[in-house]
Order: sequence, then structure tokens, then C-alpha cells
Amino acid sequence: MQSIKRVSLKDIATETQLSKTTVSFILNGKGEENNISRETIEKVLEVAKRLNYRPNYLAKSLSSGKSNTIGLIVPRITDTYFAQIASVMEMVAETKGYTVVYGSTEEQPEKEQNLIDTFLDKQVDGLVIASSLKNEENIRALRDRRYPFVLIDRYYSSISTNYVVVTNEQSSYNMVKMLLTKGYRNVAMVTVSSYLNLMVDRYEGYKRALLEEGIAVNDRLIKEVDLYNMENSTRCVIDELLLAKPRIDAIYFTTHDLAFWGFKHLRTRCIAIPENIAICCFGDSPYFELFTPPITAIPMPAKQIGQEAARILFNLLEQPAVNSIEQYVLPVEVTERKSC
Amino acid sequence: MQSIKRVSLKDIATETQLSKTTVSFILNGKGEENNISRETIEKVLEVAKRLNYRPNYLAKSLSSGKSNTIGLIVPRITDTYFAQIASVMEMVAETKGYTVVYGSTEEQPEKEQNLIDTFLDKQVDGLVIASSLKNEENIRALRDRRYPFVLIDRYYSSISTNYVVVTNEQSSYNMVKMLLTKGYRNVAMVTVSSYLNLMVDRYEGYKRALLEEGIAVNDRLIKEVDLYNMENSTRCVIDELLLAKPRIDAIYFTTHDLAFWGFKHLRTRCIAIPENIAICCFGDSPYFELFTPPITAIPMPAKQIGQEAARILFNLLEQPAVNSIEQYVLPVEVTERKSC
DNA sequence: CTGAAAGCGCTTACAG
DNA sequence: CTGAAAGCGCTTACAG
Repeated sequence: MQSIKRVSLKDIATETQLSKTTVSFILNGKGEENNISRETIEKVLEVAKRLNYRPNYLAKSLSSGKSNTIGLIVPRITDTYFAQIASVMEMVAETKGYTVVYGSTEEQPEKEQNLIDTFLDKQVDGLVIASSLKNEENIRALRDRRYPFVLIDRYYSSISTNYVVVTNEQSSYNMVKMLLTKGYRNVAMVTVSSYLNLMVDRYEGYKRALLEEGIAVNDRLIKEVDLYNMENSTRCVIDELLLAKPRIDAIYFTTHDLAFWGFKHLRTRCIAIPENIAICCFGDSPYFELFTPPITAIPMPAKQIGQEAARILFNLLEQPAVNSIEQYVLPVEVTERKSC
Repeated sequence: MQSIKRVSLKDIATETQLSKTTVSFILNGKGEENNISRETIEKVLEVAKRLNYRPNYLAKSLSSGKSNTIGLIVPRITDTYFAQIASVMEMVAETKGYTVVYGSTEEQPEKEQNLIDTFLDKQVDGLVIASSLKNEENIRALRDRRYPFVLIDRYYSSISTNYVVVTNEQSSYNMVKMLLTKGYRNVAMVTVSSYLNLMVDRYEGYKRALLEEGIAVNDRLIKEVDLYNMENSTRCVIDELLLAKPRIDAIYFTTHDLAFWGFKHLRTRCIAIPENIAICCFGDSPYFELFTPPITAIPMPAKQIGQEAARILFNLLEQPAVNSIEQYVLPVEVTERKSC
């Protein structure tokens, strides 16, 4: 594609009257350890610089078996949470001399698998995946092949892999507990399709808090939103909740998008928050602080997740021999604001 | 890295008793055009499937000279605007059989150039760049080498390249004109470091609107925020504006982040919006709609930008012969809400 | 101290 | 209808 022909190792070899081997050693900083003379080293370096030599990484990777690229697979790169993780991953990767390819799955297992396949075909060295959780078989296959990867945000309880997640059950419990302590009794929960085990965990926390307080879990107050049609689905679900008897006094949203759409709809329905209905959510957005009222939420430690995931992955890449599995569960806490 | 050895073309050749050439033709769908017999084709396909053959794209790329990868370089992938562009680019790329690598520059020209170099070394086929605009020389070099790339969001007026930007001057003018029409007279402008020509354009629009209305441009009402220290810098600048005489009655922010930090600070200063001071901004966020009051803003057509950029780039890649330069200036319009 | 040669896994012009 | 061979731009075990 580039019209100006790139200069190759061979060109430098010709120019310096040396072999490709010698040039390769020198350019890879292995001159000293191969006892190549100072003059030779300097000559090669000089010529490489003068000719503006840039190694072809495709060739390097093919012969070395390392692409120095890692892949990041997330549901949506447009979600600030995942974008932040991507950002951190990129920074860490840069310090290690890696670049990162990414792909969005839209929570669709086929897309997820396509991305995994493509990335493997491109010989990506390792993967960080926020799985749709409907791709168990393939993830298991990856693990069985001992391919280096780490799961983030979601994990398969049935597969023993590296992962970095948060305290979903406990923090969910804390959130609902807080609502109950403040006196709310009819606490609805709006969540997404329950095959995501992290959602199940958040539900379990909700349940535990209620039961501990002697409140029966009312299935009619638990609404599941369609992941692929969130805006409308949230609207419908909220309208249903508004008709519930006895009247609900709080809604706990299990993700920040749900809270966003929910807040929006409650507003158009002229529900006063928190006077009529209190709200809060798992996950956060920098913008929530500026809402009226500011939304009580559980911020996700995106940076930390990205950092840990990167750390684990690079450990794997740098010491493929080591066989330990790292499973991180990061604590997350409620940030109280004014919405409940 | 993978412990299970991948099966290669050669394995299939051995298994089927055919040459690598024949196998390669067939696997690339060139069986028919090379007059390879139906049986042979079917046999190869069957064996490839049975052995679960996956081509090594590194090798493919090295010999074909095409990596089927494009690179995206933006200031911050965490900015929803750029994340949306990234998302669209990815979708388009996928339909074309390409993957995308990305990198964030943090507006630093050195990082930008490092990313460009790395991506080129990795033989990326083309680039989409939201440049820091302090990298003129290198961008010019890219252009001179006839390397396929398209600039987004920002362009160099001094270099003739493909780009996709928005109507900065005109829309800025419209926004300020609207403020003036509503009766605001002392309109401050908060912007970022002015070497970004799109910021200059927005400033020009501001100026034109004022002058047209017979209002002199007051330099003290124009504040420049430090791009690398936005939060604090915005705070200082707002405090200065609050002391200005005559008192300002509106602030026009030239980006959505500035509006975010500005709104936040105005709130802590207990300034009523729009009663005490009206605000509005270039750029938008889905959350602005839910602020109290909702912020009047100019939404960026992120999707369209991504789509156009991708279209132009793939045209370049698919028809390298064509020499036309495409420069898109997408119109953007004010979305009136309640903040002014 | 340095080099010839094989190999990484593909593609493709050429030959028959 | 199919194959032998050169080539893409590197790395590296081996030899001297």
C-alpha cells in the first residue's frame, strides 16, 4: 500500500557488507551478547538510522511466534465503564511494548466467538474478555488449550479461569440494606436478562437484604429488562411498577444504563425523586453526581479492573510456565448521594 | 503460546496428497477459477474442516502485503464521542473483514506519532486519526508517502488530506446568535488551548455573532482552559468570570467536557441556571438532557463521522489508484433545551 | 567475531 | 487440472 518501498534488514546488510544475522542481532540489542565488535555495532546502527529502517512486525511476529498484540473483547466500547478499562489496558500494554485490538460483542455470543476466532487467527498473544456468558463451550476450549486470557466483569462459575470481577452479591446487599435502613419498604428491582450470573448475584444480594429484614421477596417487584431493547423495555417495566400495589417507594437498578433510562422515564412521569420514589443503582456515571437529585450509586473500579486484568495477562505472557489461576473479586461500595 | 499445534496448509496438503498451491487456491475460494476439479475441492474443504484448519493471518499478511487491519487514533477512547466513532468504525470494519487497533494520544503529539509508527510497523493498512494538531510534519509525511488515512474531527488547514469534520464556525455562530437573540448581552466563552484549529473556528463563530449584533468582543470574557488539567483549570476560569464587570449573563462552552466541569462548578457556587447565568455548549452528552436544567448543546454526529471516515478509508484501500481527496464538513445544529 | 541456511505459514507467477 | 519453487522479512541454531 505504501508507495515508498520500506527498507529491510537485507538492505542494511547489503549496505554494510554484513550478513542479515549480524544486522538482526545488533538491531535487537543482542550485539554485545554475541560478541559483535563495537565498530560493527555502531556502523549498523548508523546505517539503520540513516536509512530510516523500521522493522516489519508482521515478519518479526511470524518468525518469533509472538505478535505483541493483545485483544480486548467487551459488550460495548461506547459504555464508559468498558472504555475506561480499554484505556487502562492500552496504557499498560504500551509500557510492555504491546498494542491492543478491540471488539464489541453487543452481548451476542456469536459475535463474541467470531472476535475470539479472528483475534486468534491474527495470532494475538492473549485476550481480555467481558463475556456474554453464553459462550461457555468456547471459553472452556480456550482454557483447555491453555491459551492466555482473563475474564473481566463476568465469569463462568463452571469454568476455572483467571478473572477480575467485583463483589456483586455483597455490594448489592449493602445497597438494599441501606434502603431498608432509611425506611423504604417496597423496594423494586430493575435488572437485565438473568443469564448473566453477575445479575443473579446482584439479585441474591437484594434478596438476602430483604429476608434479613423480614420482608418477603415479591416477584412482581422484580423486573427484567430486555438487554437488546433497553430504552423501551425500561419504560414499560417502570410503568408496570408504578401501578403495583402496595405502592413501591424505591427502585434499585442493577446497572447504570437502567438507572439512566429509568430516571429519564420517571421524570417524564413527573415522579419526584426521592420523595415519591427513591432510586439507586449498581454502577455509576460521572454525570450522576450532577443530576437533580444526584444519584446514589456503586461506582465500578474500572481502572483497577483494567490494571489487574492487564497484570494477570502479562504475567501469563511473560511466564507461561507458571500455572496459577488468579481470581480477583474487587470490593465496591455505595456512594451515597441524594436520590434515596 | 498455544500448546496445541495449529494445523497448517502443509498439513492439509500432506493429508490430501496435494500441493500447498492447490490447497491454498481452494481455501481462498479460487478453486473454480483455477479449474480445480469438484472432487478435489470438496476433499480439501472436508479435510480442512475436519482438522479445524484456521489460516495464520500473520503469514497471509506477510505474503499478501495486506494486514486487513486498520488503526484508529484518538485523543481519549474514554470520551463517549470518540468511543462512538470507534464503535462505528469497528462495525464497518467487520463487514469488510477488517479488525481495528486503537490508541489514545492524550492530545500529546509524541504519543500520536508513536502510535502512528507502531501501527505502520505492524503493517496496518490504513489509519483514521483525530490528530493533536501538533504533528503537522509527520502527517504531511504520511500524505507524501501516499499512505491511506483520513483525519477526523480536526484537520490541518495547511495539508491537503481526506477529512471529516463538522461546521465549527457556522454552528458556533448559530449558538451564540441564539443567545443574543434571547437577550443575553455579556456572553463569556470558555474554550481550550487555541492551537486546535477547530477551537479557533468556534471562536470565529462566536466573534462573528457578536460583531454582527454590534457587540464588541471583550477578551476578558474569553477564557482558555488547560487541556491537561481541565477540572481545576475550568474552576479557576469560572471564578474569574464570576468577578467580571459588567457581570456576565451567559457562558458558551466550546466542548462538552468544559460544560460538564463548568456546570459542576457553577452549582457549587450556587449560581442559578439559566436565571443568573445561562449556559450552552458545543458537543453533547446523552446525560445533558437529564440535568436540571437540561443543557442546550450541539450534538456531534459521531456515528456519521465514523461512517464517512470508514467509507473514505475503505475506498482508498479498495481502489488505491483513485486519487481524489474527500473533505467532509458535516452540518451540526443546536438542540435547544432549558439552560438558556 | 561473523555468516550460510533453514524455517515461520502463507501466496502466486510460471510451467507442464 | 496440478505442482515445484521463489518470495514476503524476519529469527536463530549451528558452524567455523
